Amino acid sequence: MSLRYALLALLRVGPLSGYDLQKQFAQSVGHVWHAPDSQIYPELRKMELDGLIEGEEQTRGVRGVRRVYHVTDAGEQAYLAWMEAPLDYQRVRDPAHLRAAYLEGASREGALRFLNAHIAQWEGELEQWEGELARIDARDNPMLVRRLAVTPEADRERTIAFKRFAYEGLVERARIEIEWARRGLSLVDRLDGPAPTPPE
Amino acid sequence: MSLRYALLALLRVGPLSGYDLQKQFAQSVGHVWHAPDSQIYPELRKMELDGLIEGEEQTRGVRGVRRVYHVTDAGEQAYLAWMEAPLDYQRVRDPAHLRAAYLEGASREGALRFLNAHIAQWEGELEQWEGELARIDARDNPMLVRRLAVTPEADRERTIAFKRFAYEGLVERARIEIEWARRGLSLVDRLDGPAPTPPE
DNA sequence: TCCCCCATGTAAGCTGTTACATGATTAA
DNA sequence: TTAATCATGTAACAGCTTACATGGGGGA
Repeated sequence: MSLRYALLALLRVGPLSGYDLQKQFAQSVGHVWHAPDSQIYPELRKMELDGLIEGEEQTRGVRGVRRVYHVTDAGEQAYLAWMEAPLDYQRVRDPAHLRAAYLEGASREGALRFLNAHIAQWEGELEQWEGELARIDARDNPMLVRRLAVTPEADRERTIAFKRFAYEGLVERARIEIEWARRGLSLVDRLDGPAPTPPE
Repeated sequence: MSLRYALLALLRVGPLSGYDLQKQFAQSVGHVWHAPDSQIYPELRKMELDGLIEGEEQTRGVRGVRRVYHVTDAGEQAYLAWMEAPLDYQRVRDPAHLRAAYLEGASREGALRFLNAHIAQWEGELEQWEGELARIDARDNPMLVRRLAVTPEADRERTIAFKRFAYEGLVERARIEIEWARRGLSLVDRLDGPAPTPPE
């Protein structure tokens, strides 16, 4: 159910078409909640049915059409209610730690491949999130700029502070995943002797 | 697809009925990969159809029946192949950091509730994982003891070491989540003034 | 005229959740 | 005899993935 609130968070800033929304999504809230366009378009339709948003058809050229959505009062209230409500935490389902817990079943090479892939995976995420932190500080994200433009001066610090806070948490998480996997590499070396071809 | 490998990891130690498996699951691999029994029983049936395991019907009392499963050669090979194969990482979908990033939309009370619930959530996980770490060190987990009993002496250190490694990672993760949320509490205090009723 | 971007979806399938359903055995 | 535990499921639904499908607009 988080997807619709992620979409509302963006739409609250101002009306957007499904396409624009999906583009903005990828470079803002998509950093914490991924969704492909094949999920976004139907969800927007459902949200409209539920009265959270309304879409207006706009013509584009001669025969092109696009739907521009805006948040209704009911949508605004649903968003604020979600913000006050407890989150439902998913039960843990962590493939990397599952594999790590039974890594004695892998060959030394398999273990090293796994750990290096884990490092690469989280270095990728880290780069994304550090980039976003830098863009927050530089006020260099289009959605954030639009949001700040419609935010009363008194609330801007708050808005920025929470955004920084969220991304700082993500960055720290990526860092400990990387450190953990590096310790795993050392562990494999200790248990099985050093690798013949050291990983770059 | 991880569930079947989690189940294979347990069954490889020795044959178990669906019921026993499900009980052992909850206190071992279930710490990293949750699954309810309503998912385990059908999955076992599917794994049998796929030839990874075989079940034998045993009578229990006069008319009771239970199926005891063991891993086939094909199952063993599928498990080892999975251990060597790259993991597929799920795209990020993190409700807590999603909410944190837009926490300016919450009231001060809502923000505090969210952060305190986050702390409580991860303290619960932390307790589980620290408990499991202690049980690993004390050789006090039934499945681990059975596993070590069928593991050649030379591989026991490896088995223990990887299990510790996995749970250490989980413990660290829980700790930084808690620290992060505590910093969030301070941030709310700084932005909105201290809470009238400080959280216990 | 061709290609890239704009624009919006559908369909099949898998995984997981929640709730419900059923009956047997065993110990108090 | 009653309750706990053993034992095994089914059904409906939600959410997400992957692949496929279609066509218009605008610039080189």
